[in-house]
Amino acid sequence: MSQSIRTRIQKIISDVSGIEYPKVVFGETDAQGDYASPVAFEISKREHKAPLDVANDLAEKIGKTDQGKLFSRVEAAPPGFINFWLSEEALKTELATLVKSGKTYGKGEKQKEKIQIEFISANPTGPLTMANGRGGFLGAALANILTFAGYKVTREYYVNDAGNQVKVLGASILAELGIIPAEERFYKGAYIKDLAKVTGKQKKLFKTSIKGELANRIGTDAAMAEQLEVLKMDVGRYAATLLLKEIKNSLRNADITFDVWTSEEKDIRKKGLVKKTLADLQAKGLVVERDGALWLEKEIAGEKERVLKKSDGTYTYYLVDLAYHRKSFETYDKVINLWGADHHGNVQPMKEGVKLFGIDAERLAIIMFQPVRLIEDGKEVKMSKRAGEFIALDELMKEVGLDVTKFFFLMFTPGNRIDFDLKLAKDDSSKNPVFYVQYAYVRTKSILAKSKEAYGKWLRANSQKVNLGLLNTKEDRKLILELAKFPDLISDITADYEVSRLLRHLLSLARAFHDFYEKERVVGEKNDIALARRALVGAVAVAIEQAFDLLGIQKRKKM
RNA sequence: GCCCUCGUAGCUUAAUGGAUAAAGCAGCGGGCUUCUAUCCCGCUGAUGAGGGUUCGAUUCCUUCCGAGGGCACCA
Repeated sequence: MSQSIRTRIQKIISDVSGIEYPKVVFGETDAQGDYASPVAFEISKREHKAPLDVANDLAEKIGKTDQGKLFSRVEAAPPGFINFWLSEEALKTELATLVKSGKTYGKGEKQKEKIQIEFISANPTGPLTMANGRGGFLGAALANILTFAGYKVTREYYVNDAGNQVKVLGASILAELGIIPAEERFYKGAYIKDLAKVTGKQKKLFKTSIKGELANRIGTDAAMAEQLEVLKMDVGRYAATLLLKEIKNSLRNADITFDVWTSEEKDIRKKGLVKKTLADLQAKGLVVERDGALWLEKEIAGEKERVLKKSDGTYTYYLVDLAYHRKSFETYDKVINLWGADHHGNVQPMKEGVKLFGIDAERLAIIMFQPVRLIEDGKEVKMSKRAGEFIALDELMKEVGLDVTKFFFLMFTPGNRIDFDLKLAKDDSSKNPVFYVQYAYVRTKSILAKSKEAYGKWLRANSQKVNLGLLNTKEDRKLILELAKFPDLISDITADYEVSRLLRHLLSLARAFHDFYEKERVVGEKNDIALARRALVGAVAVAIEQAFDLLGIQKRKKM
């Protein structure tokens, strides 16, 4: 496996400067070279020299060391950058590697590290929301990219199918059936009505002695009230299985897959992991009893004490989740969680929590993402699962299509809230960036087909004559440079989990290709040039396919 | 009140402390006898406000203003 161009440049700088990990970036304008490094600033600070002098010195040394092999020019530029221009030979060699590697270009070597990515994990108390979709697309793409980078990745969905919210779900349905009075905290919306219809017919759920008169006797008969609690739970569990089925169906529509489904009820609670976690904390002397509840004595997040076991004897979400995370770290070296921004308050406590068990908090990466707002007629459409006014992910995908939804959601960095204008997404679909990239792909395919017709025979007889060195126009060069960034991009995403980098890369690759398409031709050129260009176009097609595969976006054959 | 995230061009967004802040959309002006003009080229235009640290700040610190979210024996 050959090293990426950026890695090679870093190595060269490192050799002559002694800086271990010199920063190297892509040049943004022609004047900045193909690659550039600000490493001279770092050295000048340490050695109290002028940055430009240091840069000049380094540029000269690098030029001498390299002997024109990798670079055609290495120059210092004020205020102290070193700019690198790749030689034609280096570009040609890289393109040859690229063509030869095909889909393995940029693929990382097998790593020992096992990574768990836990995402979506929406409670089975309603359909998947747009926010779930954002986390879902992000998790799925990140899993693909990390796998491509060489890691052993497990995609996990943690199903909170126990605890209070399932009971609330059950109660919501009972209220809908008119058995108990409705409450503010209950789930509402069309899907609750649907569930009530189905659940009402499940006679076995109502086997307990509760009869029609129940509603009148609540609160007067303790035994009856207790049975009602059981009934809420039973109904809730039943509804949760139905909703989980629906969620799985939405995931199929969204083309998101999981390797492992962990059930809070079966895999965590029933296995005694919660009890054990509590006992272990008690053994460490970290638990204190107060007001009939058990509290974590150690200060978490610097301010608030956390309840572990409530005075009614049930466990808190925090304790259960801690038990779950502890289990994950038994198997995985690294755990990545994708959480909606509304859970940010749990980040510190969870990191502190795993530390209590001697787990390095660095092994737990929590990616927060801001919510998705739906805009219609310039106004926000309020979304709340409880109130039942929300656009489910399924509806959105149906309205604007999977690829557009996915591309749009992944294009933004997670820290930014997405305002999704439904009208714009539908009306101006041709302006959508995903079409821009798909169009570039369609054009590559078209060229490949047309040129096969025109040159197929000659190519079969003269394949060894394809001379990539003939590709030396500005557009050829720009396109090869774009393609060559891909391995570095993968390693950047592996480091910071910024999937949106790949989308932006796709857009600039598509741009470079459209430009190339406008200025250069394949069919109609002389045989040797046509075939060299055809190889380049083929490489672009493979690069787009690869990125689309990683993102789970369809490859369209026609526009 | 406390905590978190965010504030960049008319709009939507980029920029591990580095160069003249980068794109798309919208607007204006050009470009198809030729591999799909759903494309290409050019122009216009921005860091919420004030301090501070730094050779250098969109980035770090601080005050203020604004948006969203979180602050339960909910999950």
